[in-house]
Amino acid sequence: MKLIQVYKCLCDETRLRILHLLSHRPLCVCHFQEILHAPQVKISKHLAYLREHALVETRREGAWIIYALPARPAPELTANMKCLQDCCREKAVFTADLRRMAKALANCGGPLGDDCGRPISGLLKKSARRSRSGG
Amino acid sequence: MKLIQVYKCLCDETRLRILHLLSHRPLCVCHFQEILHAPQVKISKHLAYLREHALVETRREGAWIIYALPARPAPELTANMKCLQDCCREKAVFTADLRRMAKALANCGGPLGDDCGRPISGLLKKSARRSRSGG
DNA sequence: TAGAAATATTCTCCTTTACGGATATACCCT
DNA sequence: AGGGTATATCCGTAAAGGAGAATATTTCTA
Repeated sequence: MKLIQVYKCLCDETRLRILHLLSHRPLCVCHFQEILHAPQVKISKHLAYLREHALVETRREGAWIIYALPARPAPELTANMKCLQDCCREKAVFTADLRRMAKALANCGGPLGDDCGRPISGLLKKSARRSRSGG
Repeated sequence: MKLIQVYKCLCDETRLRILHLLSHRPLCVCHFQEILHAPQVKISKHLAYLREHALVETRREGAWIIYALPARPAPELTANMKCLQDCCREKAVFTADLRRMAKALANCGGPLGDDCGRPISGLLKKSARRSRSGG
């Protein structure tokens, strides 16, 4: 993997926030829309960019597409994600994202409940998922 | 300091190589030209970019302008420079740069002899500096 | 003061990138 | 099959970034 392509991916704020979130757990597109308050096309295109450059992997789960960091990440990526986590710890933008992530997962009936081994408390049925579009 | 601006500086190969060199010691423009085999305007503009974003500092020494990492770098910069060094250790491009750096300093009569506390062996008089343009 | 060397800036051209609207595709449910 | 939801892609536009030629600026030296 080229080091440059890692940095190219990190040098946009939206992608930086996406990767920071993914360094904590896999998420699907609708979560990013909600957490980052950004339109679908914007999120989708940045995720495509990250996937083209091999910084994220996808897996389909019914109608949802789940984005995650690579299962076997290159050393450059591992090092930089570690560095990113360290740098983000005190930055308001990123800590707020984490808070919104927890909230989004709690309100969501999507397929991520047991995705990374820890069940989401307050997981709702799919039929109740529409509450998201109202908040 | 904004984390984004660090990554924006790191996402160009020329700047990446410049910063990697500077993580080892201060250098002046003519050294970058020689080490990176790049025209003066290219080096100068990338250095200006880095300075605008506070990733490097300059100091004039006669006709030379010496570039160095900030004396008191932001934590984001420190972390990323450390990460960069780790990532570069095995990459041929960067190790070759270090070799050319040692050679360039040995051939150079510029002001960097005692700049970072370790004298350059083979330091020549200024009057002999022109030998650089021949090799 | 003239000239040479080191470095910076201006100008122009070209590529990449970010954005959002509209639309297409894939999947689920009935 | 048809409708709804999640996601991706196509389009045009605007801005940023990178390259290099020419030129300007600063400094040293004679």
